[in-house]
Amino acid sequence: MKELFPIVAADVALFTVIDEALRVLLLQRDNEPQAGAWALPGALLKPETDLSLEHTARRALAAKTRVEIPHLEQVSVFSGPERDPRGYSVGVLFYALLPADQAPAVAGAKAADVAWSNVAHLKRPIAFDHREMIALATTRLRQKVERLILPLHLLSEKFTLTQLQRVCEAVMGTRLDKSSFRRRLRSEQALVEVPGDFEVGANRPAQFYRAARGFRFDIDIE
Amino acid sequence: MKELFPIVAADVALFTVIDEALRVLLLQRDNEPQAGAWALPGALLKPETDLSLEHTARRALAAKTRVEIPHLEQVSVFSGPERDPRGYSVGVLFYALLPADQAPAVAGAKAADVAWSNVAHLKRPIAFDHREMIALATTRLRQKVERLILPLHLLSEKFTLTQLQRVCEAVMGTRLDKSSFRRRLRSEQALVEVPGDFEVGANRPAQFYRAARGFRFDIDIE
DNA sequence: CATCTTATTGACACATTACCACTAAGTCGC
DNA sequence: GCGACTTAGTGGTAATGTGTCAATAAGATG
Repeated sequence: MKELFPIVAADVALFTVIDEALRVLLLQRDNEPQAGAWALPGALLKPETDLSLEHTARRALAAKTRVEIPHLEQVSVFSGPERDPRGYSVGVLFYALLPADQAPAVAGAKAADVAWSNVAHLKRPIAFDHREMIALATTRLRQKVERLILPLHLLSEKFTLTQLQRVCEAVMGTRLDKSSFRRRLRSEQALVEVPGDFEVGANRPAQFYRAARGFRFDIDIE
Repeated sequence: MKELFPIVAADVALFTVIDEALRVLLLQRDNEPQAGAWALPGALLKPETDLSLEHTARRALAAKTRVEIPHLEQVSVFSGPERDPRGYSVGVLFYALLPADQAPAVAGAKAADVAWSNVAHLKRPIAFDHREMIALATTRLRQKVERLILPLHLLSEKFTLTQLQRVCEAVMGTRLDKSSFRRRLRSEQALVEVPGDFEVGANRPAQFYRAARGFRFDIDIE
């Protein structure tokens, strides 16, 4: 049955890196349609309260997440009469990045219906067109990192260069050369050392870095 | 006054190159709100007939244009309660490319309310948030060309390398070096010669080229 | 035929990158 | 204490890509 007004919703691909693999947050659906299948967190636009669709997306995350509001970026719009059996729907896709150390707070021990699923091989059944959404969001994120726009939002405030490299490798799905990686970082001037602050372990300590002032991940609105 | 359902519309920044300048199609509004101001062509989503918002965008173009359906690409979504005085609105922005030789068919002699406006200095008063839309669409297009994704849709099927370079220069707003430009083209293998076909003029003839089979401008959906 | 204009190719310095090797600084086991 | 081990961080060289400028090619024009 066709509706006069479309359903307008925001969906969010929330990424993090766990075990050196890029993962996306999925929720198992309780209700029909597609009960049992896994979907991205999403929310319907509430015109009375949402100042924009980004606001809607934040609300969708807040409903299932106890963490700081993460970095959000718009990816694309999916629309059509057949996407959702409930009627014509317009879904605005965002992606967001969550530092790995905050990931456990989201998918808590009890929550059997919450999963950080490895993007490289999504084994769970995916609801609606969310598999395509995840693929597109992943591609978009990769393009950013390719263009040397560092996914610092996947790390905590302080991090070592090796940690940053591992995160970039997880996003890209390939290994990167240490020497080249660091040379490019130097020329970018995007990072600054945290003087006297080292990560200690069973080997040589590693210098901590943080984002230089004025760092922006969303470089294309100019 | 807040509405229960948002207005959902598609707007299109239709680009072409005239006089070696990147230009965008603007229409002067007849009706309130913002009567007299210039706006991008747009259309409201009709759930009964539009298979997707891209469909809506094509319809918006068809209403004011007599030309072949051009290449369309999604840019971004603009949303909020204040964008349009008629109520909460969700506007999906597309951009499209039109070969320069088809541009006259759009802005015909009679049409005083249709203009190909130079993107570098938009002097006309722009309606709503369409100035921001034009800026974002332009940036997106430039990023593509920067990444060596050739805007072949701005040219007719056959073209010379100099014509292609002029078009890229118009998009980027800078001059490009002939030698470097051609070297990059060679390594890309995106073009093939049209054997024995030359543009003749008051000087040395120029080889015509066309897109190689498998050419795609929309490289990021992968 | 000399001249003018644009097309097309070439040469070279310079910057960037991939790839591999090296040194540095800590812990661990003995 | 000392050598083995592990990871951090730096260098070096060959290959590749780029910016700049110049040279040559192929027409029209007078």
